[in-house]
Amino acid sequence: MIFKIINDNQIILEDVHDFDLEQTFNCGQCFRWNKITENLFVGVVFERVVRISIEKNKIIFTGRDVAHEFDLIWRDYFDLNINYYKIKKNLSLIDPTLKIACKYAPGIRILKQDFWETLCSFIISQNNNIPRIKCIIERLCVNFGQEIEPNFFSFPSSSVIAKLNQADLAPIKCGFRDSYILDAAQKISSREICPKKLKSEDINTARAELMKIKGVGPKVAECTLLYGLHRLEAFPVDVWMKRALDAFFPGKNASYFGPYAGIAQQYIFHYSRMNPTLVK
DNA sequence: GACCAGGTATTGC
DNA sequence: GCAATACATGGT
Repeated sequence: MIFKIINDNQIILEDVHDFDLEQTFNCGQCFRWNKITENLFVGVVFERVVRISIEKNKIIFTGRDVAHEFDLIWRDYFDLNINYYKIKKNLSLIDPTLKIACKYAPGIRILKQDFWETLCSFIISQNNNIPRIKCIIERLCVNFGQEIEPNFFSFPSSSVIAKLNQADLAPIKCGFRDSYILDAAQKISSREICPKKLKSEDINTARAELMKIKGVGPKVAECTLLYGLHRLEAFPVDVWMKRALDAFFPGKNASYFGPYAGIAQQYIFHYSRMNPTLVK
């Protein structure tokens, strides 16, 4: 990967392998990236607005201080320090269908997202569909986040949400999930649950810790571990993964997919969701 | 109107 | 323990 600084607010990446923006943003792991035109995505991440455009083999980042913050934030956020080529090669040896799933969207990378935002977003995701999840999260940000650029709002902190009640949350129309969001915000802002601890703890302990939050079951806990704490062994199983396991990997579970089960899950989840007739 | 959506808490056996 | 059911909301 080559990275060229144009000015404080713009950089260009060239020769990046195993990385596709569309696949990474649309594989169901994040909710605050939007496709503006065929070659342009805009996202709000860590209280920053970032625009990413694609020209041939170049990826152009535009946003306040991206040049200085590339090593500090973006390299990590997009997981560019890990060799996905090697990981996919190893995953492909495990199972032929997994190999097909890897080839279907070879540019997926697991984003290292903010812990609280991930937890809250996946609480909202339960018994819900992706377009509506995005709408609810957007309303949450517009109502309670900071306007960091005209019409772009940051994700509100857990301490801001912890001070609200159910009536305050009514405008975001999240339904029965309101009390879950409040309980999560309270437990995170009070440090009763600490992301640093969850990151280093044994994964079973970390999962149990997360499930103390009302509205956090096995699936939301697993998504939080994978996308919010980068625990790559975490293996979320939702309806799509259930279908995929039944259809392609009968009798198998997370351990079959090894230490990078979470990454395997992402290729399988996306492949199944994009090819529903194969698993339904 | 019934059914579904990246599930979970509650209830009934 | 384990299977059924309710849960807000909005789209087919």
